[in-house]
Amino acid sequence: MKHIAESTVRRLSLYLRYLEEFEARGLATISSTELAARGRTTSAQVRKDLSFFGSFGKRGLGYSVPELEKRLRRILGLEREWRVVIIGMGKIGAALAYYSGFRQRGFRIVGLYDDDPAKIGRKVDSFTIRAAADLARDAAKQPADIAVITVPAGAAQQATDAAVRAGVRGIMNFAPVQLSVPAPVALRNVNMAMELEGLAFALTNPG
Amino acid sequence: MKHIAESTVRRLSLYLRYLEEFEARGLATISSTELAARGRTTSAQVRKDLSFFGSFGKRGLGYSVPELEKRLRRILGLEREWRVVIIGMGKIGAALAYYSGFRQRGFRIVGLYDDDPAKIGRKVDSFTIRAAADLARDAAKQPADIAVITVPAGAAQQATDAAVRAGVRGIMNFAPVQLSVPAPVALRNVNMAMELEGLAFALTNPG
DNA sequence: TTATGTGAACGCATTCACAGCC
DNA sequence: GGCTGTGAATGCGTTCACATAA
Repeated sequence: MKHIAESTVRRLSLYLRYLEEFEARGLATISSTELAARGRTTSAQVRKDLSFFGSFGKRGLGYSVPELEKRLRRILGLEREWRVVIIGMGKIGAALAYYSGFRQRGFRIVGLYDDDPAKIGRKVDSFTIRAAADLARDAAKQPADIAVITVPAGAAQQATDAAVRAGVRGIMNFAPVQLSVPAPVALRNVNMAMELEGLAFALTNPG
Repeated sequence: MKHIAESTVRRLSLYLRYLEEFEARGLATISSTELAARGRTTSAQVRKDLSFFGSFGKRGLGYSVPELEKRLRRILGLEREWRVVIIGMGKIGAALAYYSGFRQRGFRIVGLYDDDPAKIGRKVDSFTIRAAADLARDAAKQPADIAVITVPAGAAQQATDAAVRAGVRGIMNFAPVQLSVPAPVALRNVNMAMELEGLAFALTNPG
């Protein structure tokens, strides 16, 4: 398949949310114009985004809400369940473990890890925190697909390496460091301080 | 000033981090090539990013590490302190309240708010949680610059409106909804579930 | 020589505009 | 007539390449 821009993928996620809203409101059909209005974009953008993956609409009519939803789920890979582990049970890791938004989208947390002896064995939302060293052993039965890294910066690469060795194929990194992963592993970074800096820039340089 | 791309601002934040590293290592001078190597980009990109704001280097030599640091801090608006409130003291809000990465960059938390009576009055990291309704009163003395919104989706617009009325000029939104804010207010969204969906897409559609 | 700063070239994402189909 | 799907045009961010300065 042709390369798809990250911005396109983000919008597809949004479209899916809007479709769920429209479905909840009982709408059977939606036009690219209506979908665009909901998401502050343009109808041409919506149609172009979808056109990368096929022709899902009916000319003169629009898109079937449930069908387009199904298509987007398939495109985004949300028809299956994704097994997620969180490594690092500090405040942020624990907060993510409780976050219901993940489960709602088919991301199932299957393990929580930390190397702090004071935390190992404690329970977080029905899970017992285990040592990061146990990751490989736990994965032997059925590996996780995605690891969320919420350890301190200094431990992030090591945690990542352990996750990759355990068979994880995607890394979501909250540590403020640039991780290196082998080529086939997908990596995404979330850096809250940098987001705030972006705001600071916008406020300092208005317009 | 000409409009600066968001991608450029992100890279400037990264450059600043790298410069701090280089300074800690005692380097006095750095070339665009070295800075680029540190951040997986190109020297031309580094020079172009900086050129939007002036000429900070010496031809044949490179950039003075401390001077470029200072310039970047000024550009990003990090020479001043930013007053931040967090609205929503659930797990994620509380985790952010403890997050040291903010303070390190000059973002000072000046208030924590929630509307849950069970939470109001409780302490989080030296702050007493106050009712969101108190926001305007607290701001009367000295308003906050930035509000971090970590309330549930259904309450996010209301919390945002209260923050804007209280004089906040930047909103960092963690709720999975699209907020509307008056034009001069800067808005950034962080949506963890969407980040995971991006990973799911990458794993489903490799290459 | 070495490395910056920048106009020009390039490539990619967005927008336009209309042919095609319902 | 209405709305999709898509080549073509546009705009914008990145890369190139070189004049310029230390």
